[in-house]
Amino acid sequence: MTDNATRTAIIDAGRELFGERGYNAVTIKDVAARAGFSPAMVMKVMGSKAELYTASAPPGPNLDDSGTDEPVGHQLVRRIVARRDHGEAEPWAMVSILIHDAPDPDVARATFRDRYVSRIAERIGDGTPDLRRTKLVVCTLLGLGAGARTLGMLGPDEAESEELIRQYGALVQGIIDGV
Amino acid sequence: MTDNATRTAIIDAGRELFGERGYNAVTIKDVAARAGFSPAMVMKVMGSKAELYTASAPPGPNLDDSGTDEPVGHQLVRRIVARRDHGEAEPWAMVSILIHDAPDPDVARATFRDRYVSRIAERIGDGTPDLRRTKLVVCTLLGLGAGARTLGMLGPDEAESEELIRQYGALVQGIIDGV
DNA sequence: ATTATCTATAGATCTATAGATAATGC
DNA sequence: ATTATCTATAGATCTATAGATAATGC
Repeated sequence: MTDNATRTAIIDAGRELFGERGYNAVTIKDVAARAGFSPAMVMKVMGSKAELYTASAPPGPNLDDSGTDEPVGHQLVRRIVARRDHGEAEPWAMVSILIHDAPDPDVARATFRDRYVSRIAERIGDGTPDLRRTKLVVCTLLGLGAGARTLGMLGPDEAESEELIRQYGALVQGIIDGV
Repeated sequence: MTDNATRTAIIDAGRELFGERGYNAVTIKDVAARAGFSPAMVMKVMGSKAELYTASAPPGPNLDDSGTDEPVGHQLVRRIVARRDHGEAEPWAMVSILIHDAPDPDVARATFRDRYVSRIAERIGDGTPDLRRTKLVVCTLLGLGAGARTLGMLGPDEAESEELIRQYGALVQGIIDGV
């Protein structure tokens, strides 16, 4: 059996790189370099690039609501705007790319759907069987991620943070409150 | 000079294939096969794969409003839902993928932004200098495309068409009307 | 002895190009 | 003669594997 620390380092490197660039744009060589091993080591430990990808799937959105009385809709938007302001990678913008680019898109789709939908449902307290409101909220957040980051609309220069949070947050909160 | 019909056939094939699969997943061989020529012919006529891609950029959303008194927001959503119901490709879902996968993402981003933003601005009659409402509308439509098609939420089985148009359409129309 | 890791490379795939051949116009 | 198109292939890149070497534990 291979070293567990090695395995973890490789998966962490994979998660970072895949999460920024998708599947095909990242090579085994890239992951190996970031993890500090040879490409052969990555292959030996993970078996194949596809298995590395599966093991490197992102954990889903962080929805910790520590000490704020802000409505959930605004909180969700605030996180996205904060990442924009700090130039950090935007998971909501990468979801589509990670699914489309995956070695098995059907599997990736199901993984993301389950992860994102269930977490948001729990967060907004959606108890309906069809989770309609949750799905609509996920759509609007995917849209904000794609629009603000992938398309580069609503940059920090053109859309002031608090104003954007207020406006788009109200939209998301409207869905949560049942339109 | 090469035959113009040949060039058109190649670009049409490119537009179809890139529009379904993005840049990297489509090979010159694929485009050549669909257009009915050899790969070498495609290269000779277009120069490079990147130039073919640029020439194959999709035209942007069709926003023809022939004879309906439905609000614009609902119309925009209706088109997306109709494509879902007919199993057609969804341009709004491909935008992110086409940008991310492009040989020059910055150029692709600017192209898409200009095309989509200006058309929607015109359609919804947004005359404000920052086009804030337009950008928010684009976000929500990108989100619906990604959510319904790339993530496979809101399939025809789980979200009835008219109900979805009513609900998400109202959301989009709310932005147009100024929240 | 066994485990961890590396070097070297086979085999597949893809873009791009060189050079040959077929079709067309004068 | 020129234009349109093809065959063949060079060169680059990538995953995956085979086999060698270095480190570790007994």
